[in-house]
Amino acid sequence: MLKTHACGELRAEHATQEVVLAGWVHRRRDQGGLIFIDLRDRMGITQLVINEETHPEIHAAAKDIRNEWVIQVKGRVRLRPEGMINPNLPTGDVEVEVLGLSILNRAKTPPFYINKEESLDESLRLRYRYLDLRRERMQRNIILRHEIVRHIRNYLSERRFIEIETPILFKTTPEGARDYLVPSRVHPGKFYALPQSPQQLKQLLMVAGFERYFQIARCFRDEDQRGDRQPEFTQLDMEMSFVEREDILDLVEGMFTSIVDELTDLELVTRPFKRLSYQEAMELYGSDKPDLRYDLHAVDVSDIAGRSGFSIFTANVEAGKPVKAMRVPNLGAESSSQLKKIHQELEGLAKSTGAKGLAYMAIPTEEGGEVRGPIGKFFSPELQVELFERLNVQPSDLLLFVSDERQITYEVIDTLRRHLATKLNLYDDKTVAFVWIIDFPLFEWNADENRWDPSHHLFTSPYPEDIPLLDTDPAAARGLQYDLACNGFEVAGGSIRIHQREVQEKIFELIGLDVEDARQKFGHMLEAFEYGTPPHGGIAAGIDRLVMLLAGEPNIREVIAFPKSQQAADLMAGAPSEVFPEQLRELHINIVPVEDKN
RNA sequence: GGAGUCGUGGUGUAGUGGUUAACAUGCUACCCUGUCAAGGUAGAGAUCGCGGGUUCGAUCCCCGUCGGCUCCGCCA
Repeated sequence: MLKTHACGELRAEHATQEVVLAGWVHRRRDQGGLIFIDLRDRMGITQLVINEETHPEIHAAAKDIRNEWVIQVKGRVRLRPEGMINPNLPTGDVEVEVLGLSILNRAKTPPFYINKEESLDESLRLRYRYLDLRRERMQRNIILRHEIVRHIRNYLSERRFIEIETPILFKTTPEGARDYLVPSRVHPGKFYALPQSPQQLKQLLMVAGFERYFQIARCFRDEDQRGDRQPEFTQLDMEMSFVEREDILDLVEGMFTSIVDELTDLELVTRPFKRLSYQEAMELYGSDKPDLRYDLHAVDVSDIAGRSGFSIFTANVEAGKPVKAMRVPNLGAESSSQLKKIHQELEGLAKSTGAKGLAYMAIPTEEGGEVRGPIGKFFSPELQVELFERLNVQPSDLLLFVSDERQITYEVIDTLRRHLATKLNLYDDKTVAFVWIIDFPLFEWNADENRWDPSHHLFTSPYPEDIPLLDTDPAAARGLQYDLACNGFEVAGGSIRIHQREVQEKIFELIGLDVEDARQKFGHMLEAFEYGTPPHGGIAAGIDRLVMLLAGEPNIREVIAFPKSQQAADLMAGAPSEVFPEQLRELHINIVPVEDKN
């Protein structure tokens, strides 16, 4: 090794020891006869001191050193003089008196600061990702990611899980996201597909008798980017045999709880994790991945509003549309002009989400005060009492009312919650809130295709007691499906799978797959299931999203070493790129020019 | 596929239909023996993303284009 110690591990107890350090020059402070260098490696920073009087040759060489040069020093650790201790540095009690210096490599001046946190143009960061990754924030994130993954591997290995790799070159599936395709040289005109997830393979591993499988699996989806979506991402993929839903929820809950407790300084606000049915989540929060770090929620007041004199509400209730109210603490105390502005802002938001309007009432600060807002007068005193009791109204509350098609109502509630939480600073950044969403409907009606679509995937088992509903009322059938949401993001999802052939065939029928189609697309699965399939179920968790949330980052790119830009490009390497005609010929591919827009 | 937004010395920002294009930092040189976001002095560094248009004149206004980002669609 070119060093005996890491920068960052030296402490007072190392004083008088002779050490060899190597790393990057983080910063240089030239005082003339005395040069200080902050030497950085992955573990931290140590101050080097070079004295012209005692070591003139070293001092002369150090004059030329610049930021980000790679150097190695031999030196003696010593306590800093009285009053020179730097309390901001873990190594601040000591410094290294340099007795020998060797320049391992020079460096060009970097295109941006390594030693300073500053907002940066994203394309610059991506272009010079290897430099971006040198920055402390990125090092911290990538190391945290490693620790989380290692923790997961240990946790599951201790519980008799086996890590098994599955192919990256696999078969296209018509369902789900767009596939990334890989042309076959050996089979002209045929393509592999990169897996969107190892879903089928992990179920086959259960058929194979491994009973407990996991994988840190790379997955690929050729869809457009978002802040929490990359074209390739990593899932913790798991599957277990002879389990029930509870077993999987318990396992994952234990794992994630220990990750938060042992690897972060964050506080879990839902311990144990909260559980909501899909229905409850939608009614309360308008979302199947609600952020429960804060308590804002909607209450159905359709019955009360339907008896008011406000014609929009009464007409909507008549038409079967809900009226939902949300109680926002303190905003009701604002001045009338301020209130008007707030309402305008929130109504604008509601309208952009598809609502026609947003009604409000401001609850007085004092007992016996006047309720403000244009719709108050449509509620009789008795009706107001009933309404306020339902909402558990407190002085100075602002009540917001949404009424529209059910789906729009949900979306507006979700939008308002997210907006108000940020605006009013309703949550603590140092907290995480996990919530299980369970009891999803097994199907969603696809009006375009006039058939049922599986809301999770087509191997999801119905509730055993809901199986009869498949014949009578498919919409009411609940799936043994579960999602895990964290701080408003979906971080995991899975289900207990169907292991009975009759049930599987029933599902195929409902989603409009005849036996022939099913054979064509899933023949290998169906065939496998005929050879003794254990009851099984599993879950897949988004590692990138989880790390993003635990690192307190706003974007998934911050926890991926080499992410792609919004247009799915690697700005550093320049991928995707053109290829040589010879390569295309081998793959039996012709490029069709993009049609001119004009 | 669509909407929005950003693009000005290396970096981060300011700015205006006519300017010597400003500030901070970085960079270069020199001074400096207790600094730690060191300090001081001097200096270099910008076809204002690219193309076209309007105009006597465009970094600024308009159109297009490229790139980044955010969002909608999409993401079983």
